[in-house]
Amino acid sequence: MIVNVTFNGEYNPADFPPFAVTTDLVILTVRPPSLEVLLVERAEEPFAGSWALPGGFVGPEQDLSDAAGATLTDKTGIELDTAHLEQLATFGSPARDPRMRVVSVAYLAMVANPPPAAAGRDAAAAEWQPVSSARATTLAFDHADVLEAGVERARAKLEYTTLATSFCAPEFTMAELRTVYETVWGIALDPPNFHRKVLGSAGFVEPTGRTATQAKGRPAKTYRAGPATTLTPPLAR
Amino acid sequence: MIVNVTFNGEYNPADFPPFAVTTDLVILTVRPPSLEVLLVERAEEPFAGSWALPGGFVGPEQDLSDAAGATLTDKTGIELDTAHLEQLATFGSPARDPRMRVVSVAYLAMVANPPPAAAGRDAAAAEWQPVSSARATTLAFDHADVLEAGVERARAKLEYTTLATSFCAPEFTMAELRTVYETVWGIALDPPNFHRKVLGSAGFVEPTGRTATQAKGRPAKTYRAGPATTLTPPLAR
DNA sequence: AGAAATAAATGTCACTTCGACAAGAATAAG
DNA sequence: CTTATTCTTGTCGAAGTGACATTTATTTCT
Repeated sequence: MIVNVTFNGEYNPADFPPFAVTTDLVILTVRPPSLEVLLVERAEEPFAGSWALPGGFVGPEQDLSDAAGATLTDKTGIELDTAHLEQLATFGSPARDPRMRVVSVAYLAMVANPPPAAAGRDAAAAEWQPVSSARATTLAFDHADVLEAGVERARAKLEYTTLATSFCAPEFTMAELRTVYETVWGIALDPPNFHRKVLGSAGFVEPTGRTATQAKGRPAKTYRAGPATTLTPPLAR
Repeated sequence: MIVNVTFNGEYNPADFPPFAVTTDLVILTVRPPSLEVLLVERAEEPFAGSWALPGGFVGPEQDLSDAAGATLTDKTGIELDTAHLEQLATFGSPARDPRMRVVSVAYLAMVANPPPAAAGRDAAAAEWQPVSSARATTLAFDHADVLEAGVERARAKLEYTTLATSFCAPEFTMAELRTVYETVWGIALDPPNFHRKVLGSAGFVEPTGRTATQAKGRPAKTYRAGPATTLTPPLAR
């Protein structure tokens, strides 16, 4: 039996070798036909030259969500109140960072129409990449697992929450919202049925009264996000 | 702007003030008519005498899930392979522990028919308490938030996963499974409709061919958990 | 032993929802 | 003015759901 696993009152927490705590972000956006994720190219060891999820160490007096929010605004240039940010999962395998014991609290962000990525101070480059490409890359640390968890969370949440709207501009058409679903899920949805189900889900979207002219065809009515956060019933995948 | 938030390559992780990392467990069981949670009475400061979730510090070379699993077996006496254990969320507010900066990775466990709780080395007492009672208590640290997250996660997961079976013995009747749902959700379900929907959900349960005699009335067929993990369609709450 | 009580299991039926598709409406291009 | 395109609305059979009745198997009571 491992004896020093459980805090038994005789152990002073400060006696333990220190952990470092970081946040890593899976920042997703929809750029049809791809779901894209923001990656940074690491400038320093370990994994110098590898692509990685943006992130950083948590300050000694800093809240976890503040650290994630700071990274999000720093890397994307996006205001916090226009993006969705939620905690994803925590990765703490003893071997995940060769320097020392590092526990990473991963966050998932969903943003709409981000400006082009710019390399920050700590990265050689930053780039929006299709998730399919990112999966084919060897990412630093255990970031492939983190990315997978983030994409799966996003997929699932579109089913039973209204979060798809956070991938859209403040004003959007039904086709744009549908394209978000089709891009994230990688399947085609029936436009008439999608239309009916979204409008039938109370508080999902509300009409603006305006229309958006298309390149071809009938202009589309525009909507903004409604007050609802959960979808009952869920939107079937 | 906070400058030391983001790792910029010039910082050595070992330069950062140390974090301690703990795991805290929301261990739930169903004892009709109550959903119950395992609490320990703290023997040491801080919060000596207060009820808290079981947990402990993560060892320097220990995986997070191993730390949670060790606490689970230590406190409940239950084998890991008979219980469900999943990561819940991570709580890291700078003020949550007065001693030092502590980040707690919370886990959610679901167990069936646990033996009576026994106070471990580090606790004055351990007790299964109805969640409603635990909510009325002032729990140590931010454990009230952790408990709330755990209960909500459990409620939600019963809808779209087969995890209700992890609250049941290896062999169970349809009424027992239904009681799990009714206890966790706090509502009554229609027995005939529940029966139909569970059997109609492929891989949720499989018949054992045996029956269990009741105190009164017709004996019930017994079932064991099937291979499915997700419920499509979900079971409506 | 027979009747009553109890709980499980199965069946019924109106109502709703869903998927597939047709039809109508509004606009730009030819 | 016609055609092509896209959004929007409508139709209909199939499947699913909730409410409730009926049947079956057992124990308990008389």
